[in-house]
Amino acid sequence: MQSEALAFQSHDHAGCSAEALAGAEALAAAKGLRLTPVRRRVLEILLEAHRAMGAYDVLQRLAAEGFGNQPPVAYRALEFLVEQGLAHRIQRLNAFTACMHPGHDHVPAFLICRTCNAVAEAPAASVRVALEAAAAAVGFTVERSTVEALGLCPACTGAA
Amino acid sequence: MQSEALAFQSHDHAGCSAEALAGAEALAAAKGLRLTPVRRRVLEILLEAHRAMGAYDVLQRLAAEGFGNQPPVAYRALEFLVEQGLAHRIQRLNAFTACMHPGHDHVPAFLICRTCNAVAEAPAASVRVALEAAAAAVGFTVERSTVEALGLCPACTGAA
DNA sequence: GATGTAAATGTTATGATATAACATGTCAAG
DNA sequence: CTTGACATGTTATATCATAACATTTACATC
Repeated sequence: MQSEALAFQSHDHAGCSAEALAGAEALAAAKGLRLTPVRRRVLEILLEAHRAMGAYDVLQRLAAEGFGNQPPVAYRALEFLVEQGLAHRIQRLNAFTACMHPGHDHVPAFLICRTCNAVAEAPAASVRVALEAAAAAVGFTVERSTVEALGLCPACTGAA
Repeated sequence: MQSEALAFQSHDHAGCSAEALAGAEALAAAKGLRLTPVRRRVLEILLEAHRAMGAYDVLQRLAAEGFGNQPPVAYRALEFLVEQGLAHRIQRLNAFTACMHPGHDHVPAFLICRTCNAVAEAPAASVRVALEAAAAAVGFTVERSTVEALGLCPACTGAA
C-alpha cells in the first residue's frame, strides 16, 4: 500500500488509482452497494485527477462523456461516494477528492498547499483523539469531524 | 472570564458580549486598526446573536440600520473581523461567529450541534499540536487550520 | 417473460453563497 | 486644502448547491 509519507511525492498514480478503485469495488460488493456507471466514473475522474475537484468540474467531464449535464447528476454521485467513504469533501475548497484508502476506517485530515493547491490526506488518528477529548470535556459528542490545514507542502516549502 | 466549559450552558450573554467587544477595541487600539462603524456593528451583531450567522443574515441586519445592502458590505466587514481574529468562519455552515476571546492567540475548534445548531468554541491546543505533528511527519507546514466537529451538544445528547 | 416497486438518473428551475470591478466618500498627513 | 490611502457603496455576475418532479433502470416476484 502507498505510504502516507509519499502523499506529496511523485508516485505511481495509475497504480494507486487502480488500487483505490479495486478497493471501492470490493467495498461495494461487500456492502451490497450499487457502484453504477455514473458513480464509478465520478470516482475514476477524481482518482485520475488526483487532486480536489469542484462539482462543476466533475460535471463537465461527465457531460462530455454522455452522462447528464445538470448539477444534481454530479452532486448525487459525489454525495454517494462521500457517504460510502470513497471520497471526501474539502470544505475549504468547496471541492472533492477520492479517498486514497477506502474501507480502512479512518479520520481524514487534509493538508492543502496554498501555493500548488495539492491536497494530501494525512493519518490523523491522534488529531481525532485530541478533538474528542476536548469535546468530551464540555459534554459534546462528536459524530463527524472536519480537519483541514492550509499551508505549504514539502516542495513549496523548499521553493520558498 | 467566561469558562470554556460553559460554552453550551446558559450564561450572561450581555456580559460576554461586552467583554468581547472591549477586547476587540483594545486590540484595534493596540494594533492601529480601524474598527469602523460597519465593522463594529457587524461584530456586535455576531455577539448579540451568539450563534453562527450567514453573511446574508448579517447583511439584512446592516441594511435595516442604514448601512449598504449589497453583499460586499457584509463580506468585507466579516473578512476584516476574521483576519483580525475577532470572528471565525465556520466552513461547514458557510457562516460566521464572533470570537469569544479575541487577542488570546488560540486555535479554534468548533463544536456544532446538528440538532439545535448551537456552535461552541472549544479549547483545542492539543488538537493543533496533533495536527502539526501529523503534518510535520510528511513535511507539510501548517499555517492555518480548520477544525470542526459535528455532533450533539450536552442538552441535545440528554434529550435524545 | 410480464409486472410491480424501489432506486437511480435526467431535467427544470431556483436558491444560496461569494467576488470582481469600479464609483464615491472619508480622513489624516503633508 | 490637496493628496493619497483606505473604506464604503453599487452594479453586475460568478460560483456553488438543492428542491421538485419526470423518466428510466434494475431486479424480485408472480
